[in-house]
Amino acid sequence: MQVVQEHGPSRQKTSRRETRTTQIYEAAARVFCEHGFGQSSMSDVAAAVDMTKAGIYHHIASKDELLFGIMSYGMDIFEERVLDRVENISDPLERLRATIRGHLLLVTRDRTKEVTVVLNEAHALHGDYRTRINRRKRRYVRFLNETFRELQRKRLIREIEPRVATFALLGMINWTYHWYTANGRLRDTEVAEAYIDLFLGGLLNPDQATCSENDPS
Amino acid sequence: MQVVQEHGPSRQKTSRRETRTTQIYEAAARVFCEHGFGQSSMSDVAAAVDMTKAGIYHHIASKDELLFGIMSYGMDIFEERVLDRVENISDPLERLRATIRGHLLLVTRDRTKEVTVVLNEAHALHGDYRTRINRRKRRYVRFLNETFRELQRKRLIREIEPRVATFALLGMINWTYHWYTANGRLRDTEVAEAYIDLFLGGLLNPDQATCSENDPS
DNA sequence: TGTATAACCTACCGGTCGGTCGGTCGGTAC
DNA sequence: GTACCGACCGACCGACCGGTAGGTTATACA
Repeated sequence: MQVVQEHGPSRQKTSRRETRTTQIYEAAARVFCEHGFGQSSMSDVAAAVDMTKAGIYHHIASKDELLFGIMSYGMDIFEERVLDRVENISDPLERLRATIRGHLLLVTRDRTKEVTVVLNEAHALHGDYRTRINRRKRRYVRFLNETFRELQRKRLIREIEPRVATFALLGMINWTYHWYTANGRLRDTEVAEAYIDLFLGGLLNPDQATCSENDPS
Repeated sequence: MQVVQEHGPSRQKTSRRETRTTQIYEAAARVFCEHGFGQSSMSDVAAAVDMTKAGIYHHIASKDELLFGIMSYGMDIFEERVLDRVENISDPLERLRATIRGHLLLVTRDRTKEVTVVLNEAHALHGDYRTRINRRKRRYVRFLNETFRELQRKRLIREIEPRVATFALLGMINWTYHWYTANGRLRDTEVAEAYIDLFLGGLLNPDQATCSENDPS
């Protein structure tokens, strides 16, 4: 008979205290992140928490639910550490800068493999689980879209389809987990500021590019 | 005894003619792309080519080699359709624009799932296979780095760590397979031009940023 | 001291996995 | 005709998968 968990991954916010379940999430996130969800067995996960497979099944209901739990946990972290903190910055430009900074630093700080799993294993979720994670992702997309629309109303940014700007930004930031290593030459804070400058100001030299030689027709 | 293949994925360039093996690559790429490498069985792949599992093992040696074959095939396509064509454009700015355009259109055109597999299943490769694919990827990274360095020497772009610019660009482009759908409102050619403008010129309104008396209240 | 319960274990289950074996079938060269 | 070929298949293998049954231990409280 399966133990009923009073704090399953179905609740909205995971409390951040270090329960055995969150230990399993973190270890499993590391395993899934390194080898992929499909290539990782539950025994691998168990070994990573130094338990037996049956032991971890005392805390989780299935492999799928474990993945969903990790992703919910990752979304919790993202929302509480980034989205909730920037959402009500009134100046839209400063809001955007803070978002880029916060989001990027979350991805580069390597403790939060859960966030990486959210990005990398989206196709492994099915049915209701997938729907629920997508809903939370969409909240962030909508927030970015809305910020770009506001910047556009105030004529602070050029004319651009907000959705294109949103996904360009998400791509820049989310992709960093493919290449950034904490022990390299670059500091993640430097990357954050460089991304802010690049995304807002563009690559071209501002001294040189006073008038764009963009010729239509 | 395994059949020795004279045209295994070990050769540098896959010929583009439609052999049974390339049919398997394309079908398997679709399957892996949709469900992930680890979650797809060889029976799934076989069903997608309308053969039996034993049948496809006549053409490939193992599941791992199949993945490597797909990735090599994907890299072949990328190199012959993008990299080889832009590499010797002498004007570095035009070279960059052509690269963004070519790379993005390759990702959005949905026939080439192999390219997506290269992006998404990198962690599933091991040992020598991984090394060889990474070497080919690195050629592209080096090409972009070098282009940015050249643009910097000619003072056409601002001061920025070339590696940061490279990975920001790769992120923007490669991420599109997560969200772009061909039957949506946006044309991929429009996205390409928007990305070029965004990456080169930045998000900020050039009217606003340079001369503020241009305000059309 | 008794006992309820969460937390874990060993041992095992049915099923599926990647992969193989022996063989069939339609060419085609002589 | 017959000898040989690549392409392909049905049936099967051992290993391992996700998951469970049932027992053991540590702790909490009466």
